[in-house]
Amino acid sequence: MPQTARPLSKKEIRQENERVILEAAEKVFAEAGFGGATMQLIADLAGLPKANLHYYFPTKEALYREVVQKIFQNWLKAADAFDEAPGPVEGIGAYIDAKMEISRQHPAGSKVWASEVMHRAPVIQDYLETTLVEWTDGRMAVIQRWIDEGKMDPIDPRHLLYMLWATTQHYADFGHQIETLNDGAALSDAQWEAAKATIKSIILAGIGATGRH
Amino acid sequence: MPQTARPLSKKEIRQENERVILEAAEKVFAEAGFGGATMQLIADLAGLPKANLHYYFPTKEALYREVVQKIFQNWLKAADAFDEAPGPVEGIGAYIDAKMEISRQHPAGSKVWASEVMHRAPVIQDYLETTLVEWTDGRMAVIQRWIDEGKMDPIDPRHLLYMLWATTQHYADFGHQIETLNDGAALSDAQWEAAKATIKSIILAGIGATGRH
DNA sequence: GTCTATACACTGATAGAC
DNA sequence: GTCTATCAGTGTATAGAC
Repeated sequence: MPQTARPLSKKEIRQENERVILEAAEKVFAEAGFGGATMQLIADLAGLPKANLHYYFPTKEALYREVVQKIFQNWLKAADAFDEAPGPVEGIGAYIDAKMEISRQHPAGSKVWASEVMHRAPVIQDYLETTLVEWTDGRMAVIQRWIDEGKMDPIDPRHLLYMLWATTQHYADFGHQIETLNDGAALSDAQWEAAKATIKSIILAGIGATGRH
Repeated sequence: MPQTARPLSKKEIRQENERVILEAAEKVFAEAGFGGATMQLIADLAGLPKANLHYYFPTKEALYREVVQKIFQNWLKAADAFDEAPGPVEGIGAYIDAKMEISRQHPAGSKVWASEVMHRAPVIQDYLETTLVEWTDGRMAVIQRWIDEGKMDPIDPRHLLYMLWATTQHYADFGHQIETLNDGAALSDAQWEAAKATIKSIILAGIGATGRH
């Protein structure tokens, strides 16, 4: 066996192992919930002995907290499309596409987030009260501006945002139910496109932001 | 202390205790998840010793199964409004009202259902494959009929249904997030009405079922 | 039908050799 | 940095007196 690769430094070993553990933890927390997840399951999926997890993350809760924080960062990035858009058709349309893509690519993360919020956010309540509040206020202001400019009907911006979150995340959080109703098969490319198109069509027409009627 | 009331029969004791236990279990399962819930927590909330729970329900899983089944029955009843309606404005409008009312009155049940589905429905997969499939097919047929009769635009009925579920259940499942974004307070009567009105306005206009434009 | 005491399994976390 | 062995705590479930 040729020894071409340089042996990893301790720092690289740590980074790689932390990555592997976080990836496994996200899946296990998503499938079993915080209470149902065990360090043993995470260790098995990561291919490491259980004790090593405690070497990299002191407690189960610390590991969970890292997982949730990473997911929250991804959430916020999806909103970039929102701000630079000239109007709701482009802005909300791009936001729906971005959130649907996250639901498709990272369903586990979405489930962990949903579970955390459903259990009254014991770990990330501070994020909800600071970052999420600011983010929501900012996006509501953008929507209100579009309304004032006559680019869409006077819809309550807050409930419109909730509708966007609910609809897009549903495809991740309730993915199993959707698969069951699709004869047990995951949605195809075409079906994902149909979902995106239907959502955008209903919402954009529903807020009077398109000339469909 | 006057002994006016007749002592309860054994049958009545059983019925009453089962009711109290199921009510407590729904709350605890909703707040902690199946894995995070303990029989001790349920017993304390029900005001009974832990051992009594095992007398009425043999295992934790059997108790959980009862809880989920009861919730599913409630889900289905909300759809009655759907079938008897002459068109989408009445049918979908009433369905949104009914589902929002469930989210408000029984948020714990909604969370238990969401949690069960997120974890790949280990307990009620058979219900998904039979009852839910039939229910969904029936409702899709109703929507398709409305489309054929020209009462609404040709929207993909399946994704419209998912949108209705997602949007209405969001107010229960993510109620904690919504409260946090409402300065920590539960939604008032007026805010619930605003939510219902916004959702109905967007969706009914979005499917071309109202003359708002 | 009720309740105390307890058996038995499992989990998170740690100690200590390598 | 890795891994085996193990501890202390907790959970479900049951036995048996009342």
